[in-house]
Amino acid sequence: MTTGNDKQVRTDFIERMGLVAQAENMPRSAGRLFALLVYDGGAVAFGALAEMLQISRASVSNSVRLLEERGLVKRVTRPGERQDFFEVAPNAFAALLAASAARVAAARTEVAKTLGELPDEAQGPHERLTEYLGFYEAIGEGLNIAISRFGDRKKS
Amino acid sequence: MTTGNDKQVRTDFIERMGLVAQAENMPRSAGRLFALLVYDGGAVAFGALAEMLQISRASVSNSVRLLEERGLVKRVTRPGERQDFFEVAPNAFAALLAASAARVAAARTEVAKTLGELPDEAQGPHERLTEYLGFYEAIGEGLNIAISRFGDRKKS
DNA sequence: CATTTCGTTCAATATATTCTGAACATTCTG
DNA sequence: CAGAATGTTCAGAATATATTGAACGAAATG
Repeated sequence: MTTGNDKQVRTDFIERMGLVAQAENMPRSAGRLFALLVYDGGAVAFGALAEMLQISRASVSNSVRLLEERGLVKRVTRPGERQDFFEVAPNAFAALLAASAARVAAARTEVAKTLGELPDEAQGPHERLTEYLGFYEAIGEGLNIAISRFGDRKKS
Repeated sequence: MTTGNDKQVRTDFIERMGLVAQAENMPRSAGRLFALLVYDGGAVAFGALAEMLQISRASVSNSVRLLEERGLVKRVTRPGERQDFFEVAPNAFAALLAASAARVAAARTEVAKTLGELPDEAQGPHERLTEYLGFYEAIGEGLNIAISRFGDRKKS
């Protein structure tokens, strides 16, 4: 589909992904930044990010720190270049999956903790919390399967 | 573990789940309300929810509406009783999984939409967005597996 | 039928989050 | 070494979200 205005497609993608990120508990500008890196590929300079996304350099600094912490973005430098450059981390999507799995595991642990503290006579709560635990186990297993399948997909 | 203060265990569980809900893009009080229903089992009166959770009735109204919309809670009435009662929906955990899957599908659609709009010469972006799409497909499949497995678990 | 109970809605408040500009330390440049 | 460029931090502004009290309509009560 060669409509000509490919810049618009890029901008739309970046904005959409900003909203998706927001729906997944991540600041919108971090999502936009990540989307930009995915779309453009390669390493983008710190200053260029601020300019293209029209956000302050402070915001770039915070966003890239967040994305680095989550293993989604990698900071690289170049000989002769003073600025920091950023690119999508090699295993970014796997990291995204791993982060989801970790959140589920944390929730699972909370339920398990309560189950352990439950007095013996609380049969009803015990039964219901066990089902709750099963829910988190199911979702955790599903994510693990997704992780392995995604790994396979890349190789093929 | 019969420590005696089982009320404390219940309160802790409710508060913990409030935080878990918050981490999953749901208002804290909705999470607490749901946790209370899971823990106690059976149907709880509107007024009792406000009192036990120490929140306003307006907040109960908003929370139960949200939880009803997501299929997590069911409103029931009782002959002779004027208040509404609320209980965990029969398939609440399945609904929770379905909601996750729907969110993933929505994100997937956004990426797919961009892929469709991409100009032919944009080979690089096409390649990278395809990988992105694969990520959402993997997570979607994982959730579907979780859904079917969770169904199985209940039957056994 | 006046009064109470019940649940919802709405505007305002409270709270949490995100973003920014300014100040800063560090490193490079000429 | 003076000045510019770079990235970070922090306090405050801007924004978004959640919670509340008050007003309201509907339904039951006595």
